[in-house]
Amino acid sequence: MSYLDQLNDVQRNAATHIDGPVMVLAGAGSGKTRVLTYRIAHLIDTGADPYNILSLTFTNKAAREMKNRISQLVGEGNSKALWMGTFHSVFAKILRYEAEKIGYPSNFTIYDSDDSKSLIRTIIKEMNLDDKVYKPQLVQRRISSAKNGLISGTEYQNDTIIYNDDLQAKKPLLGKIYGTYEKRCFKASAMDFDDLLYKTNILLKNHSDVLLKYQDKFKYILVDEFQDTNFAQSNILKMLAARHENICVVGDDAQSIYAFRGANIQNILQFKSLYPDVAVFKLEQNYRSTKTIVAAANQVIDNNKEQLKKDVWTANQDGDSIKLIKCLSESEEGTFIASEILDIKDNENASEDDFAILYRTNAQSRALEEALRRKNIKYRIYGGLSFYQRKEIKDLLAYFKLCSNPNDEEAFKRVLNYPARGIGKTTESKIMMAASEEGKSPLAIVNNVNDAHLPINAATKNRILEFAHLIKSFQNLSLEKDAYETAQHIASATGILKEFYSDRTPEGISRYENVQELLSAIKEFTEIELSEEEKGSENPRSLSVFLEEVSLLTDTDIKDNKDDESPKVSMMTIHSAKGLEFPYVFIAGLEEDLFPSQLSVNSRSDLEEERRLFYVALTRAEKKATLSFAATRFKYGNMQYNEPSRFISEISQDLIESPTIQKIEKRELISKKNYALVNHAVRKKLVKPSQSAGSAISIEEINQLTVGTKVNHDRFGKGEITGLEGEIPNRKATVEFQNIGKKQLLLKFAKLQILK
DNA sequence: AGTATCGTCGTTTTT
DNA sequence: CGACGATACT
Repeated sequence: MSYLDQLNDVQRNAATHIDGPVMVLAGAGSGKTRVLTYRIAHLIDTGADPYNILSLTFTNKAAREMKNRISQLVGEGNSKALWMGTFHSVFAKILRYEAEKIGYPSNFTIYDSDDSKSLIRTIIKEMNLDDKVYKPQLVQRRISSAKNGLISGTEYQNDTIIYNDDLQAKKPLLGKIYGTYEKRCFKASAMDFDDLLYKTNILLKNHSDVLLKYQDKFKYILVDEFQDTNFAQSNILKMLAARHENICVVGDDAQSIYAFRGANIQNILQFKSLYPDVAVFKLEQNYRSTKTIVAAANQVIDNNKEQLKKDVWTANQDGDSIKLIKCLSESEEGTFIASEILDIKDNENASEDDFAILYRTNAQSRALEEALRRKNIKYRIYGGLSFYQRKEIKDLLAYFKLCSNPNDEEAFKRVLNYPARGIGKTTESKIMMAASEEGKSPLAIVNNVNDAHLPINAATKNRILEFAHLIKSFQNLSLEKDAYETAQHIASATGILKEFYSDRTPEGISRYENVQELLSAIKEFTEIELSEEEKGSENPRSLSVFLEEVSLLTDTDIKDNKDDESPKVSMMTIHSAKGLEFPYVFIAGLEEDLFPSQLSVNSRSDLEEERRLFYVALTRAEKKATLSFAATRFKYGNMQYNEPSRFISEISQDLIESPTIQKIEKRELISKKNYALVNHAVRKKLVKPSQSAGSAISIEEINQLTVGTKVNHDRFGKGEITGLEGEIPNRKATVEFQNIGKKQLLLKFAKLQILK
């Protein structure tokens, strides 16, 4: 078969070893997606029914791309029958189908993390707890990790170890909050993201008939990015695969960067003990990067203790050295990166699309953006606020959700007084109180506001009735009409469209555009051809069905703005760069306390995760990686002085090229103030000397220098000081070098060593 | 009920 | 610094 010839030996063996458990350890850029897609194609070619194949990814984008590639190999008819999607979307689909088994309606809504945080906030308030002690975000994290660890609210409350932990943290009521949160979600017929995995576990564990059904259905299971699975996910896999044990997991422990979110690296490290007869394949040939980049990445990751040893190598060219740029400030870092981009673009005939600037935190993007704007370089920022998290979108979606699930409490609260219709906070809390007392949904209270004996005046009651009628009319419409008609009607009948249309401020215009974009996405949805399955159902293009599809989409799933397809530099956090590759990659902000993050330096495992993150960043680069750090940076409005990241010194010097001193002295934007700041930075280094090789000499050492002192310089070699002038921090030395003659050096930058 | 000002907080985030 | 939520006004 021709397509198998496109694989190397290991890849082919991994793709064609069909029976029994398989683990593919795939180094960065080693073609793991290729193996997965060809494996699926091969399965189908050798007689497997696509309907029996389950392939799980972590992003919708990855699933879509893989599906496309497979349909090119085996035809669209075959690829359509595959179950291919994210963990969350596949199990949401199963949960909708089996919902009643666990007491949920099949039209349950999915709470995103804002929704669930808001519910947690309400609960904390209702319990009269101090939200300084019970910070909603912390509570949310706690609940999330409990669910990921498959611990229910009741189990949490009955577990003495957990309780003592919480007691010691002076938060004994966390379990109570979790329990209440669980009940409230259930009452609202809502599941949060974690529930999609948690409830699937419950479903499969408590209903052996259901488990058997899916075990038989999914004869072949494939999992991408296995290193990022958490306990809830690996447990589902374990249950589903128990019957046929045809499970193939692909991953790279060196690229596990989501442990902070519950991903458990042990899943991949201990896969072998779970399936003793597993066939392990190591993909070690990198097809993406130069030898230099591969070598540097290997050196870095070698510092991690906890890893499965791999020997990643490449047949590619040596390529350029890794460039290291030392900057005075974040703005200078931006400027330098911008001019470097222009340089490379001219010299190597590259387009903006070939560049990526990666950083540890989103906050770093601002200074970089400004620099690119100043030099008129087009860029695109990934991440930040996602489309579906925007207020205007969430507001409109809340109307949709309320139509499809009248129990949805968060959606109700969102739309009750939006757009403003004179139903304020006080009235809202009266309604919510009544709902919880009578055990009804808030919408049910509103529908019968005349019967409920609420202390609400007549005028407000009328406004509430009007609201109730409005929602009722939307609900009726959504049953008959398709999603687009319903949505269009809701957007205009509520006045939301008009409100944004008449707002001519830039924000208003952008909101209007966003709403239009949502509407056109809905239009697109209604125009998708019906599948066989859907032809039987009542209103297959209803708003409810749209919601089911959309609630698990994220920003990267939305197509780019079609109006502007000009090439752009990509800017994003390293986390969101996983799985991507670019010819030229800049990694900015390589400073201690930023990368590695300050919160990681006290634990070895956290630090190792940061290192893996750096490994991911480096291995995104095909041709050239450029690292930079800034000696000073604004943090929370204060100037901070930084030492270079320890990760820089983990790359051997012969792979790194630092800019020449002359180039540094020619730099733009160096003010006297900046010099003073660097002086501080140098002083700080004195207290805690940096291990990084090739750093400038300390002030103490500068003071020791006299005419006649013998020195060594990284690039210029050995020499003798013949003159000294200027005061610290701008003290300069004239050095007579043996090979190249006289040079003037600014001592705070010069990488001099004093020779005895 | 809607707005102005104050205070607090601050990693990463495929879903 | 700057986003967002809570509180205090009008």
